[in-house]
Amino acid sequence: MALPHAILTALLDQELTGYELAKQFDVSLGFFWQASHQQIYQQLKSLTEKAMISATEVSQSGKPDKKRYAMTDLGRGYLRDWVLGETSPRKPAKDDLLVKLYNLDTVKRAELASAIQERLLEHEQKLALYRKIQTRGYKNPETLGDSRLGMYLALLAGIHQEQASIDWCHESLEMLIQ
Amino acid sequence: MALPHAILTALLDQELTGYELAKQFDVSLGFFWQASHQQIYQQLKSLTEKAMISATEVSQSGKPDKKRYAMTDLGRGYLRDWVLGETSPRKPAKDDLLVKLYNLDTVKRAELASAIQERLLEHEQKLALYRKIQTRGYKNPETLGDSRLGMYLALLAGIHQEQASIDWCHESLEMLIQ
DNA sequence: TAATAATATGCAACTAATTGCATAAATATC
DNA sequence: GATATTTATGCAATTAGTTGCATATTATTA
Repeated sequence: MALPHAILTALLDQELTGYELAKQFDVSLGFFWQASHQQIYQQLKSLTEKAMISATEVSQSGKPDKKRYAMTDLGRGYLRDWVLGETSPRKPAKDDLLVKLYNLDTVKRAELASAIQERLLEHEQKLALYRKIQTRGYKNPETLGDSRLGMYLALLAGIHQEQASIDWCHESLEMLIQ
Repeated sequence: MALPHAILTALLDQELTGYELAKQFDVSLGFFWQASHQQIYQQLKSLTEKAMISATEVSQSGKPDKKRYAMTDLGRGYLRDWVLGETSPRKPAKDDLLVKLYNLDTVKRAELASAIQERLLEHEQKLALYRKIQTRGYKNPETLGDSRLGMYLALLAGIHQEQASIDWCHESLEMLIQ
């Protein structure tokens, strides 16, 4: 399970509140690891108890206090060990749509085709977003420093995956409709 | 959550025992939806209580009885409704390796490169398996009946995904090592 | 000015999934 | 003959993740 590691990773080079983390998880790192705000708050609590991170309460007038989290040395070491340790083989994403395809003989082809059509739009939007980030944020990929190169490679992974999904959608729609 | 639906799907055209189901989930459907045998036994119990499936005990001399599960009409209707209902947008697969890449500046490039190398092997093996299934089982994809066409399209999805992952691995390794 | 969204955190209850163990016979391998 | 693997199922405990709710202020939009 890598949620704690993903949270620690987000805290590597910046202190964040739970709320900010939850937003971070909607972009960037969140493209490859999703978590709801409840999960994040729960993990922050648990990581604090384990002394992997430390919280500084920032009192605000009126509003509830916010807690700013920073990684501790313990957390830094723990994260590093994890990075150097075994990487678990990637499990294929669980996908409703593929399970539904196995039921093709019980429904009309057009019905699954329209589900694929919807998927196609989602993937196209995701790809467009990734491309935008790529052209705006990474002008010279060959000369990136380590930190940004890592992010860039993750972004590239997203681009490849989305493009593959788009290609598959087109091919499938053709076979379903022909 | 589609595990019950995946199980029902596997029972669409054949009766199976929990053990056989668990094995099915290691091939075919299992490429797109993984579940451990404990999860499967638990779901079978729960689906039986909901009358979606029915169990026939097959007593065996010596060995513990096995239970052969078959879909009920209720289950068939339930599955069909699910297939026709909204398909949830695909969440990107949670991937340790991509989170680790964000830590590139804390470890040596070569260390993450070798993790990618391992991944590459896994994807190549998966792709080889899919290709084998494709050439052995689907000689004339254009003329497939509905039931097999659905499976074929799912297989195609797997092929596209694995190929994309392989391409990404090569590209990343080049950028990491150059 | 009223309604909505954004900021900011959290509890409680539930469902899903994993981990570890346990049983027990048949078959295959060394 | 001993050991390992396959067949076959399941409990119990724990961890992970979701859903629904609750609070309370500020900023924005209609």
